[in-house]
Amino acid sequence: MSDDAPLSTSFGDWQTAGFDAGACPVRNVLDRIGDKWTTLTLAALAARPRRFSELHRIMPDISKRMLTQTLRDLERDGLATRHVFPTKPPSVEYRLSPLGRSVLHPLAGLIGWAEQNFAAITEARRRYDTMRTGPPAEEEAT
Amino acid sequence: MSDDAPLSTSFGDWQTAGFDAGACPVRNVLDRIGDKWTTLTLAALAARPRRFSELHRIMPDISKRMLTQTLRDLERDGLATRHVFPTKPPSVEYRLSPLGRSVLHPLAGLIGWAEQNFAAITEARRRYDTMRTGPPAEEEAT
DNA sequence: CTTTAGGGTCTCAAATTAAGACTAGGTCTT
DNA sequence: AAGACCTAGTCTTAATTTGAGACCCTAAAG
Repeated sequence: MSDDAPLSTSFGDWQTAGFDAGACPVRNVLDRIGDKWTTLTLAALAARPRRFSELHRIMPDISKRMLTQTLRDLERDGLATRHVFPTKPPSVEYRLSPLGRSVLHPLAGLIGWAEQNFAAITEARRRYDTMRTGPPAEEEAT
Repeated sequence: MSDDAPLSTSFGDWQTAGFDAGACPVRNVLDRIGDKWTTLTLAALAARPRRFSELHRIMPDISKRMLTQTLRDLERDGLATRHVFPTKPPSVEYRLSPLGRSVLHPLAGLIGWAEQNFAAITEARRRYDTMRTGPPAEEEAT
């Protein structure tokens, strides 16, 4: 299930079925996965369960508000579970559910792609930006 | 490279390297891929090249502004190319570059996961929401 | 008594996205 | 010939999201 044909096919089916959010599992699910912080949070939970503050330390540039919300969404979707320990300053641990762990694999594929093609993308960006601001003397001679 | 061990490893490395956007290929790339419309657009271009309006018809709920921007970003990143045909009302065709096609495969993995687990996620959401609003007669009898 | 820690919530401001009017040039209709 | 319409965008103006950081409560530490 990794050739090119089945690939086109699945994209084809998807489109045929309609892209309507709500009606569409893919959009529905990808909207969450593709969320700015969700992937990062999943990755942070991949190795082991983590507490709220710990997650915040790992991802310093997420606001508590968004971290809370991301975690809630993960919990709501059944990808993570929340465990409260009634210690003195109560601590809360988040851990991936089996469902949550199952998304790690496809996600890793994407991450691998990102790592492998980062250079190409960076170069493409550089070229594009250069072309937009750089070629003051390079139009085709009309 | 699809077991669980290497998987955890890659996530581990990623985190060790730091999650800083900019410094981090993964965040850098995933921020774009994970963008609300990028995945959809890639999928729309997977089968064949498409014109602007055609894309807009396929994804009716994207604004022209965002479609334009998504397409520009794709072009900038070298994932798609833009071809202008000087027909009467000029038409513009977008097509995936080889790099763009290469992302389809990992993306398909995620899409497959979404399709397979949509039911489980929906059910988890239902449970979660029920638990939050539903148990009006279920507190412990004080 | 003040500070620190943990896990959040809340408010306000900044940034992003959606909706849709408007453009330019040419064709089609009447 | 006047007016309507097409494509591919751009621009302006809302509405929605996100970010930054103050603030809450409890209990131990200093």
